Parts: sequence; structure tokens; C-alpha cells
Amino acid sequence: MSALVVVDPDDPTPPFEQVRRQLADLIAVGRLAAGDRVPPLRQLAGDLGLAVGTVARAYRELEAAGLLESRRGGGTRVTRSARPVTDDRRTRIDELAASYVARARALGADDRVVGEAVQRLLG
Amino acid sequence: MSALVVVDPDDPTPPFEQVRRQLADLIAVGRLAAGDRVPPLRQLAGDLGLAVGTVARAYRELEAAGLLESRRGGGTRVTRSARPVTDDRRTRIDELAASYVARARALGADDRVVGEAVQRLLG
DNA sequence: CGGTTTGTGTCAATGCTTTAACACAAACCG
DNA sequence: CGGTTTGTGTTAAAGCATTGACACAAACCG
Repeated sequence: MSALVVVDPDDPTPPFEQVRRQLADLIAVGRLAAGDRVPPLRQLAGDLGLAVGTVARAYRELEAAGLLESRRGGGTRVTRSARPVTDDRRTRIDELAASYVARARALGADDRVVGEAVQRLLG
Repeated sequence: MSALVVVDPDDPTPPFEQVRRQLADLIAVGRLAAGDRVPPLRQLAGDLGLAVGTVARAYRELEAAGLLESRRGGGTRVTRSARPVTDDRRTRIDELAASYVARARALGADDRVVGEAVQRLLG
């Protein structure tokens, strides 16, 4: 009975962000495929012990990112096709990359290792 | 000029928690060895653009966890009993890389873009 | 058609985090 | 010793996340 998503009360990360990240990861990894339905707001909120608005925010941000599509009465589903990379997204990706490189270097990794760790995941 | 720690302003995770996690990682991985000194509160706060109290909280929680020891006037150092988990540095870097790739993909980037963003930073 | 499901929106109240400025205490160092 | 460094603690103000309750809108289904 592994729940789709879990919220860690000891993690200071805001619950809406925990949910958002986990769903984004599930989609990125393919565990949630295009067209798959995500739990209704009230159901997921009830399961996690969160307010409806909190889960709604996670869905809303994922929809803004092009990962989910919501329809009143129709539920929320994973988007069929991924959006093209816009300029905004490009700069955001650069920021994520810079953060990763900085943190990996801080752990003592040399640049070769830093690059390989990513390439290994990209095939 | 590799920064010891970095804070991501776009990450809803509270800054004190970002700092706390990264320092815990550095210690767990052995990049910060037992007895090593951590930057003075005011210095790290200045570098990161945070208030002194914010960094102080990160240090305080790490001390409560037994990872750091603070002395007024004497600075803050890694506890002797805090031992690095042997060679899970590689694992930790892989986790960081996986997180970056997942987040970048979630933004709609294809794998080529994800890889290039990193390579651009590594020269 | 009509009832149900589901997402959206509002609102005030509450709590947590951060900030800035300041005072204080203890260890360091010349 | 005396000045400096450094960690600790306080305060008030501001911002943000969450909650719970409620109303509304649109899609679904029998």
C-alpha cells in the first residue's frame, strides 16, 4: 500500500512543495505516464492530512509548468505532450545546473565526476 | 573560489534548512572532517546574504544533532565523534545529479539540453 | 434532465521564518 | 591585562504557508 506521495512533517520544506516535487519526479521518471490521472484534490488532501488548498497549489504549479492538466469535474491528468523549451525555462535550467555543479564541487568532486554523474542518467 | 554552501532563492525550502542540509552532507561525506572549523556566523551570513540568526539556527540544529560544537569566541567546529559515512560521497553526488536531471526534465527540457547546461559550466 | 464529482476561488486566523539591530558572554590573541 | 572575535539571545516587524470553511463552476454519469 505504498502511497503515491508522502509528506514528512519533520521536513521544514512546505508541504505543497514536497507534493509538487514528488509528483514532478514521478512524471519525469515515467512512473506517472502521459494521460494518467492523479488523485482528486480532496482525496489526496485527506490521505496526506493536508488542506485542499495546499494540494491545489501543488497541482496548480505543476499545471503552470506544463506537467498536469486540470478540468473541473474531470479530474487532473498528466499532460500528453511536453512543451517546447522556452527562454524562461532555459534560464531556469541553467540555474538548476549551476546549483548542482556548485553543490557537487562542494562535496569534493572534480569536474569529470560531476559531468559523468549527469551523463550516466541521460544515456 | 568555491563556495562552501549555496542557497537557492527559488527553492521554497527555508534557507536555514538549505544550509543545515548542505553542511550535514559535507560532514557525512568527509569534506568537512572532525575538528575542521566552519565559517564564523557573520562571515557565512554575509556571503550568503542571510541574517546572522538564520545561519545561527542551522549551526544550532547541527549542534543538537551532535555534528557541530560551538564555543563563544572559539568558533564552531565539526565534532570528533561525527564520522563520515565511508565513501558514500559517490552516492551523494549521484543523488544530486538525479535531483537536477529530474527537475530539469520536469521543466520540459530534453536530455540534450539538460546535459549541455552542465557541460557549459565545466569548461 | 438532475445529482455528483471535481477543480477553483475567497476569506480570516494562525503559525513559522526571516530580517535587522542591538546587547551580552565567553574564548581568543597580542 | 585589554581589545577583538565569535557565539548567543532578544525584540518587533514583515512576509509566506497553511488551515478550515464556504461558495461557485464545470465536467461527469445514471
